[in-house]
Amino acid sequence: MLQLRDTLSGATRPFVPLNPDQIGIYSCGPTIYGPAHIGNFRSFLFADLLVRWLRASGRTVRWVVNLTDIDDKIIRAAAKEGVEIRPLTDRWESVFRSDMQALRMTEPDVMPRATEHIPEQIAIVERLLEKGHAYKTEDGSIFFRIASWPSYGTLARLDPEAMRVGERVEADEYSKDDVRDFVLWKAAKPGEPSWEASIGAGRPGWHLECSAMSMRYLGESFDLHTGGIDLVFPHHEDEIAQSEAATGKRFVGTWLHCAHLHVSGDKMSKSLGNIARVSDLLAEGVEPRALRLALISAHYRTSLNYTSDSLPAAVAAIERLDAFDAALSARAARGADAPGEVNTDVAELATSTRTRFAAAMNNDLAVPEALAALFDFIREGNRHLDAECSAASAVALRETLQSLDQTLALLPAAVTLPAGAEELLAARVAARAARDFAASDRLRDELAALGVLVEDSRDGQRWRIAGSN
RNA sequence: GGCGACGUACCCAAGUGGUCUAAGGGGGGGGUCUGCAAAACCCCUAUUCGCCGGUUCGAAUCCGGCCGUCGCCUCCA
Repeated sequence: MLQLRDTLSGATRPFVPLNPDQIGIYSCGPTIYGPAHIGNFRSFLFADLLVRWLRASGRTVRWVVNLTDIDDKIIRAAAKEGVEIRPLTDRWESVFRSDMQALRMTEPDVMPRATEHIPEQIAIVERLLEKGHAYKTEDGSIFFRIASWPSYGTLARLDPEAMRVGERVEADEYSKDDVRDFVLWKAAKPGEPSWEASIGAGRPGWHLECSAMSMRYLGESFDLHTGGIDLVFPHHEDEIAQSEAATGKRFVGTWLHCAHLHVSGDKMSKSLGNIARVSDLLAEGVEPRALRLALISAHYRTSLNYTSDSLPAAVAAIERLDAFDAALSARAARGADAPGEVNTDVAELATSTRTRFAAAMNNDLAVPEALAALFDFIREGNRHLDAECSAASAVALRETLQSLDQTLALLPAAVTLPAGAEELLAARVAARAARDFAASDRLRDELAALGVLVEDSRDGQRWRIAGSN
């Protein structure tokens, strides 16, 4: 039974879906005005792991990740570059999608854009106005009235009465009834995009889009909502207020928040100049699977310290995984004609590993423990290979490895050999049969130059692809 | 000022009352196997969990104090 820690209640409790036939998950996605950094992806990959684990557990999931394509930062970025907003957001959406794919993030079922869901957002504002939870100011902006929503502050554990009044109040917010009220709809201003609407021309405030799009695709009440811990307040607090005030229903069953990633102990920030962007790292030739591993290796609720050692350590771990996978394949292939039986010990190892892995993931997604189960499995599996286990055993081990990998997504992709490698491998087999080691070594070097790592074992010559795939 | 989190080996990182003389990955040292290389396996690398007290038969785990780091209260994954 999956246990999850819910931010709102503060409790770790069994996850019971509203509708067992389809679990709805909404993850606050990126604002697409620039490249995503590894901290962003830490939280997206946390959601990916959640989705993968639920699906591996046999659940049907509908996963929605929004793209924020209208806000102050985007307007500013477009103005600065002298381009229209849409081409700018299109460009960064495609960068985001390619980062996503490289890091093996599951493709969300829906990736809605805020600007394509304006009517849904307007509808929420209309409902809030009707119910007296919202009001219009002199300039035409519309605010949510916090005083009308007594439970405001519950998620973030903030006392609304004690909330410090922000020193910086925007010019267009001077007429708010209460400085703590948040904007739902920003009145149209010259030089800014706006939409004509029954509630007056304007554009949506930031929080509104997530309420509108989550409810549009998942219903007025849905199971899981994820995001970085920094979104707890005000973003998610405001989402709850505006959604529940509009519908009168419980908005989200379980709130999940991912802790921050730090770089060598510091927060990533422009002033420190320590922002590691995913697309930059990939362009530098970083193995995407190693980056994925580095970003998922700590429990999602504790901060993760990313250092200069993180990637090399992850690369080494990935190579260990690859070598094991290649060795299992070689053993399975060598004995394909007469696979024999699965050893009792192997069968037991496979079962206990799956059990241990599942227990870890069910324990509020305890990925570090799940990875410990994986690497213990690799060591035990290698021992069986060293002890010349049957081909059937190798197949069983490989199936277990692949079943864990439905969730982890770290195994090498099915690979194709570079041009000419097939012939070189065959020539090397022949050279070794003739005990011509000089030729064998030369061919190994040639293959290495092509990116094909060759190793000799009792199962004969085996190979794997170096670097990224 | 208010609220909260964290401090575990050289690095990353689990564990939150006994199975801990503390998982797992990386790194380092030694060994086995091997034509060589690589991979793999074995052994070693924290009797100790920021510091000081307390509770308990028993604490890394609970309580108090102190030191340090970080987060939120304002845009942020």
